[in-house]
Amino acid sequence: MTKRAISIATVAAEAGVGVGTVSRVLNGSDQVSEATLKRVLSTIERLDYRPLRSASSLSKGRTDAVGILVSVITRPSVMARLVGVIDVLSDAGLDAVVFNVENRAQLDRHLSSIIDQRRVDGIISISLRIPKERIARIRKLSIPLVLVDNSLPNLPCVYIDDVEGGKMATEHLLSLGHRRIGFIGDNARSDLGMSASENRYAGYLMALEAAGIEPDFDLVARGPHSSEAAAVLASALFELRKRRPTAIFASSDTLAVGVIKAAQQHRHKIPDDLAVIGFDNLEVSSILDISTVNQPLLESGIKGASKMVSLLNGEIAKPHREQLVLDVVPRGSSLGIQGNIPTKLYGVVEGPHGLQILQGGEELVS
Amino acid sequence: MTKRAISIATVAAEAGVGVGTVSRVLNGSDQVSEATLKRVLSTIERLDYRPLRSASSLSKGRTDAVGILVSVITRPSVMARLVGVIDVLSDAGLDAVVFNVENRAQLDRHLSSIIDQRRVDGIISISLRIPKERIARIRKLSIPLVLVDNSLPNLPCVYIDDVEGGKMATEHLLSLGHRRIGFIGDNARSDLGMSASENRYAGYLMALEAAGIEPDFDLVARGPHSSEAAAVLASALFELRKRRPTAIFASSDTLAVGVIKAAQQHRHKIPDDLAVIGFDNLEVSSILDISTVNQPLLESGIKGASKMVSLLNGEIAKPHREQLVLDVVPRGSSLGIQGNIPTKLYGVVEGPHGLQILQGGEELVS
DNA sequence: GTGAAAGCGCTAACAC
DNA sequence: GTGTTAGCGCTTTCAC
Repeated sequence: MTKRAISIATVAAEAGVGVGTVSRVLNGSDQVSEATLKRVLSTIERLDYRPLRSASSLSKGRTDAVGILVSVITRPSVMARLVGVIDVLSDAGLDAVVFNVENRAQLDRHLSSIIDQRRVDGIISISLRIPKERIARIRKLSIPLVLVDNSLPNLPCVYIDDVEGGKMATEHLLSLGHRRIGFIGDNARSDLGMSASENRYAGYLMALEAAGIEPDFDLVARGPHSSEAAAVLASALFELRKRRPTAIFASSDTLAVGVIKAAQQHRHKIPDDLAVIGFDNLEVSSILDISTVNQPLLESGIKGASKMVSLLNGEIAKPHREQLVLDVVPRGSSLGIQGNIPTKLYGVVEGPHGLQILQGGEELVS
Repeated sequence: MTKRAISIATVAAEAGVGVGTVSRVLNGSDQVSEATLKRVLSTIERLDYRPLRSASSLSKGRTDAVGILVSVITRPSVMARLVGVIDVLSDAGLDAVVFNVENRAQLDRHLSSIIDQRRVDGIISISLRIPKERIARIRKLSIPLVLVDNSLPNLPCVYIDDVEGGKMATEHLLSLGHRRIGFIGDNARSDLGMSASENRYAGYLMALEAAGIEPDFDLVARGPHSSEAAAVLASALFELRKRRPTAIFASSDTLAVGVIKAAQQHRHKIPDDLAVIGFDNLEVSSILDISTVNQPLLESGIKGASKMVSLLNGEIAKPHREQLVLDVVPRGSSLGIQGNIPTKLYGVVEGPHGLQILQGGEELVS
């Protein structure tokens, strides 16, 4: 219809007011009389006018967008954090610009473009270590930076104590009487600073030492972060025969799934022949009845993003640095109590075409 | 240091040229002499200048960002598509602005802000049906729109034939001699237009009919999209005793996991007492040896985003509408052949501190 | 309260 | 080739 898109000027003209007034209305200023407010509002409505983001960004000097750097986004734990972040930002009216980082080159490239083009007002880093020199630069430009699942002095962050978590997991197995405890973890990814697995390994060693057990590096294995790889590694450990571990601490639930699968194929009974504990408390560990260390994944994203929102509002992030609590969730894979499916949460009813569980409560409300 | 941020004018002044020239350099115009190019470039370098996104956006009339509407982002299948989309956009220098949609209200809200504030140049919708009136509006504003895992006439999209997929899965079970085949799927989410599960159900019915089998609605159950819910529903089906299904088609692998868990708890041997097939071919189905229908998830994201890139370049999306192929992946949960862990892909070596699978090939290269 | 006008930092059309 | 200038659409003084 109209060749030229309608702008604030159009609205001002139509409403018979100045552009300043329209702008005030748009930004919810109280410096506008009841009457003009109404008139402008109805004109906006009638013309179906919406302000252009980039114009107001330029003028205001901010983008109302936050950049999110995510390490290997496909990992369920990372995903859960991301969801928390996105939801909070969304509610705050901020755009979530997501960057997937799978290697150091990508990290550098994305950081450059984000920082230098000032396309976002703030940066949230998930499970990623930002290189020192970048941090310095970000600081100099005074761009808010929040770390989720990572911690650095003087920087707002939400994190857990992976060392402690690894210790807790190992102590759980020790408390069950195990002495030959294996560890299966991720390859070190120093390029991305994903140190969770190695930190949990450190906790594993500490727990062993505290129990007076000499660590046996033949029981330690690392590989890519996949169930398949973990299964292969577990199988390799089983080859030790008599010297094989009676329990395995897998540094994540994804790995634990592979370990359990491998045990089944080798006809090792869980947990009698092999006890297993994972880490993260993913949905899969609950359904497969895998003992694990629970960490608040979604919450970490929510808290991290909340800090960002505060910072962008010129406030100070309340708890500047926040450590979330961990707790061991003992299940069948170590205790041997066959965990039942939590039917209590669900009410099965007769639906129009078969049985049905209606959503609500724990689930989405449609 | 400098109170005023450095702008293109600063650079121009410092380099002793006009802003136009600097702009040309920035945008890689060939209308610049070798000498000036060098001078401007070095000035930019020296001043550490980077153009401001929002300013160029306003001027150019585009944002170089793409909005991605994602239905219930946590679902692994959705995630995989999203990763494909983000990676392609990233490579094309486009920002990926992600919106998580969990209900109709959110869908409306996000669509409004995206469309009306023109904060993005294009929209990619993943596993989501955009309401008719919105489509009309998007069309009128001539904002490129690409559908991933969804299809609508006259719109560029990447999709699969879920009905056919459901048929294939059911036929697989029929070919194994099963006659009492159950179906476990998602609750209909007409608000978000997530019709995959219902379409697969339609295929299930078609396959039964083609085999001359009267559908038994007692063998059909629906619930929230979680393993737990599926386990509860499967347990309910087992209560039918003699009339219980000998095979179950779960409309996704996530549900299939729950079904298998429930079967194990009821001491039903897989696949002798109960055969199971899922859908999606997620990693979990491979490790748990679950038969499934493979669909190219990552690829759907890649292809969808590629179409968007084409559209934004003023080209026409090559295959306007693209249907991806499905194929049944028979595994132990229906065939009963104990699938082995694919060790061939991995080489276990002695690492510095225990065994190790080095990454590469199928895995990330660090 | 409200209008007018001066930017925000960049691009692009136009002169030279 | 290169400089100049007029916008892009909004926000924000600053008068009135």
